[in-house]
Amino acid sequence: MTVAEKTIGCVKAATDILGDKWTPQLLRFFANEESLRFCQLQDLVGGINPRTLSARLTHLETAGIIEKTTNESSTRCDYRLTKKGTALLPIIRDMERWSSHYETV
Amino acid sequence: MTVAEKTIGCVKAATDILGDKWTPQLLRFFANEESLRFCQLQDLVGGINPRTLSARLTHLETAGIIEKTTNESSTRCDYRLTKKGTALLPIIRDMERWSSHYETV
DNA sequence: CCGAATCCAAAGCGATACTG
DNA sequence: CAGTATCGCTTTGGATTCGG
Repeated sequence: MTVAEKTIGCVKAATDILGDKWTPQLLRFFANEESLRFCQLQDLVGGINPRTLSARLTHLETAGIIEKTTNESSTRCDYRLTKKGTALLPIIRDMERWSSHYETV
Repeated sequence: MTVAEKTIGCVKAATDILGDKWTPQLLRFFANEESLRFCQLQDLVGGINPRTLSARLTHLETAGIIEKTTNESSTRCDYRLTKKGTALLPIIRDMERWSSHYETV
């Protein structure tokens, strides 16, 4: 495996997450709220359908970016960022900075 | 437009670029070589078909991330990063760092 | 050498309805 | 509340061929 190929694989791990539609937005909401539930995310994002939201959360949980806490005494469950997920926030902010600086929106 | 929606749009501008397959790799090669031709990129990436490579280059050029220089005296043309494109490299490197730190590859 | 044109398979995503 | 099931459209990207 060449250095270039190894580099490629590393980029891919991040873009696999950040390249998905809705995912950067979802992570931003966790930055503010710390703990969120399914329907809260649904309301915050506005327009995402449950099928897609479920897929995103599963993906993020599998990747170790968020963790799910099911409350025994109710049907509620909370999602919150892991350390790995929190470490992703500065990158998202840099992407925003880059966009707002160069993009003429 | 809410603050959240504006934020979303800003992230989108960056993920529209970095979320595309092959694109982060392509940009990394420009970081090393400064100026590259179509067939060079084809060889470096290895496995990308001309249709897709062409689409990526067009997208990047339209977004102002690379610029194309057609040499009059031949059929060759060079692609190189703009300042906007160069400003994207640190973000890609951060993504690599994040991946290699948290990912158990 | 640098692509554009065509064709096709696979994946992504939304709308809606339904379940524990 | 927290999802899953089904369906079908739209987009993406690969294979291949051809032209300037």
